[in-house]
Amino acid sequence: MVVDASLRRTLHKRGMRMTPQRQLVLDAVRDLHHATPEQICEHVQRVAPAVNITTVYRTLDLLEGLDLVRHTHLGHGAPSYSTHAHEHVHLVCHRCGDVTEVPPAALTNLTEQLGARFGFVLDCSHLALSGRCSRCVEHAETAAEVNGS
Amino acid sequence: MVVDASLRRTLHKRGMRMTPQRQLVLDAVRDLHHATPEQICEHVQRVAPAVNITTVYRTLDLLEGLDLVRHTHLGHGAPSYSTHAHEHVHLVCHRCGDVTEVPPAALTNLTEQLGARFGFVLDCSHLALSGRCSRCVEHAETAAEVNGS
DNA sequence: TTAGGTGCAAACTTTTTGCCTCCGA
DNA sequence: TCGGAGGCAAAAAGTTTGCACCTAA
Repeated sequence: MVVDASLRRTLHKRGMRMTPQRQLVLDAVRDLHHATPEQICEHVQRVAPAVNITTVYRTLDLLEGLDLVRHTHLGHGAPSYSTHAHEHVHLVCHRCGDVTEVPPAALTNLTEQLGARFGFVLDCSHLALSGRCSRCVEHAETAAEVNGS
Repeated sequence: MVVDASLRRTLHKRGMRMTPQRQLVLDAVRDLHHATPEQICEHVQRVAPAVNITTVYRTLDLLEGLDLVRHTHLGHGAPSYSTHAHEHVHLVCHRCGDVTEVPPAALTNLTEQLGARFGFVLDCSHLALSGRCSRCVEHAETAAEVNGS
């Protein structure tokens, strides 16, 4: 997807090789928007059935090292990979596991503070915030008294 | 730790039984501050060597359902369990996996916004924010041009 | 007494490693 | 050509399940 030559250059710059698998995995991450390694593998295998899940893991590691993709742990299970292009914040409910996507605009304040005070560059493009969704808040009252005592 | 009777009451209220294992696991989570199931198990086994890792998993699930503990995925590996009492925000570096703890004060703005606009109750007591730590920011420049093109 | 809870072993899922072959530069 | 990369199989890490026995209520 447009960037083929760029991936090749980036790899060569570090003495690494361009391979069809690496392009396919990168394309899959771009196409799928936060997908698990297994989903990425399935997607790649539609075009190249011989590609192994091991290669997908190794390539995702590599691409993450090159800062071309990243991963976030949304719910319990497998991590979720995406590119910088896919911008939003995830609100993950502790209790029911529900994930809501919201625009990253609300974070500009926080980003500035963390940068100024800790030198930490917050990744607003793919952030997971944990808490409790509106539905589950209503169920929380019963247990609250235990913590309060 | 003080709350023994409270745990028993909470369990009985739901037709569940109080057991030494449940108290030990809850105490371990309180003592250890964000520990993995395996670490919790080891801690419990110092006092009660026969307690099985299976029981730890089952009990953590149970206690989370009772809203007495919670878990967060910090880095790659195992989840990290803690209680509400342990208040801080984790800054997790995407690149090197480093985790910095900062006070949750910076989040008051964000908490209000998310509550007002989405009904989402952000859990400030044990939040993981992903991004890049100050050291790794310096290494990022080399790859940046690829994304920019 | 008796149903819920535990321990143990085995299965399962997800990820990593070793090793040999293959192929990109 | 030749060392990095991929495929395959096995191992490791993390978690869940089945079942018989035990114990809190």
